[in-house]
Amino acid sequence: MLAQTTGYAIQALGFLATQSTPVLIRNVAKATGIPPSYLAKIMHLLARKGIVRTKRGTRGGVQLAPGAEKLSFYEVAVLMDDPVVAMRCMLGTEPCSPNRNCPCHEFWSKQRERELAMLKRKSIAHMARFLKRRSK
Amino acid sequence: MLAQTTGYAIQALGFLATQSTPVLIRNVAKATGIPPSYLAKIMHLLARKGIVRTKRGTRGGVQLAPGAEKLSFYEVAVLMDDPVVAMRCMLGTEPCSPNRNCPCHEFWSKQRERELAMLKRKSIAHMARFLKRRSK
DNA sequence: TGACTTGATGACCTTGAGGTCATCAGGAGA
DNA sequence: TCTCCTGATGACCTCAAGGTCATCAAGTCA
Repeated sequence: MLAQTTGYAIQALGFLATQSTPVLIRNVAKATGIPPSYLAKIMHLLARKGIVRTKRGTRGGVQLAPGAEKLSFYEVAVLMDDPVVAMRCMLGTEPCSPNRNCPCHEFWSKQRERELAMLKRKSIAHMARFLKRRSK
Repeated sequence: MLAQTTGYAIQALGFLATQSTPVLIRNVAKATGIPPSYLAKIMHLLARKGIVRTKRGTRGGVQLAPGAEKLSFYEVAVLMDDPVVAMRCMLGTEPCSPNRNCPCHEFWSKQRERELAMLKRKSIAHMARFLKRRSK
């Protein structure tokens, strides 16, 4: 499970990838259903990381930075400091280890591997294609 | 991922399943590394659900209710109101649906299925055997 | 230049999980 | 009965995630 904030970021970036001109944050919010003020915060963060370009004033908005559509969900999660990136055990917050282990350890390792692989496989471009198909 | 509290419950129940006489909550806490005051709360909750029996006063303690070692991790999670039981989407807190969907939906459904199957397969008795093996 | 539009920024709020603590109440035994 | 041991109970604390809001600052354009 990704943090909700990471999910928001991926959705917003995916939407921006379907647009070729700057879009107002409030319009991104409308299109995705993300709370506008909160989205503004997320966009600002992504701007500082160089993922989006922002422009203030009339005819301003946010736009995907060139090449950013190649970013994987995993890379976005890392940028957002998503806890999904950290190694944890199924029965708690600490990671399993040879000395502190749990009966689900083996299963959970495989499960996590699959999840991370998927996050690395999917990109903003995938998200954009998905949104385009859906809007048809 | 189970909530930490559910993990605590499973560990504590597993430990109790290795014992044949009542154990003081503080000793369960010592054996499992769970914060004693918090464990007292969890034990109280499990007692109200009929999973453990408690006894106050000298030579008191908590003890697994007969048959409780057959409980699956899943059933414990349900008793603890663990959010793992709820259907959610990978990109947020709402569930995916035919109209509100996401590009990870198919993957995530399978992933969740595997997780729930595992939680239903493993029982307190498994946990107990695991703890016994480890303490050797 | 001045008005307007829009993102930037930081203070603050809300909620739930996890956790502590003081106090109450029931059971055992001298 | 009195005392001590132990779980029961509820008030409270802490922290992080998610979210709101007021205000500031940078662009655009008449």
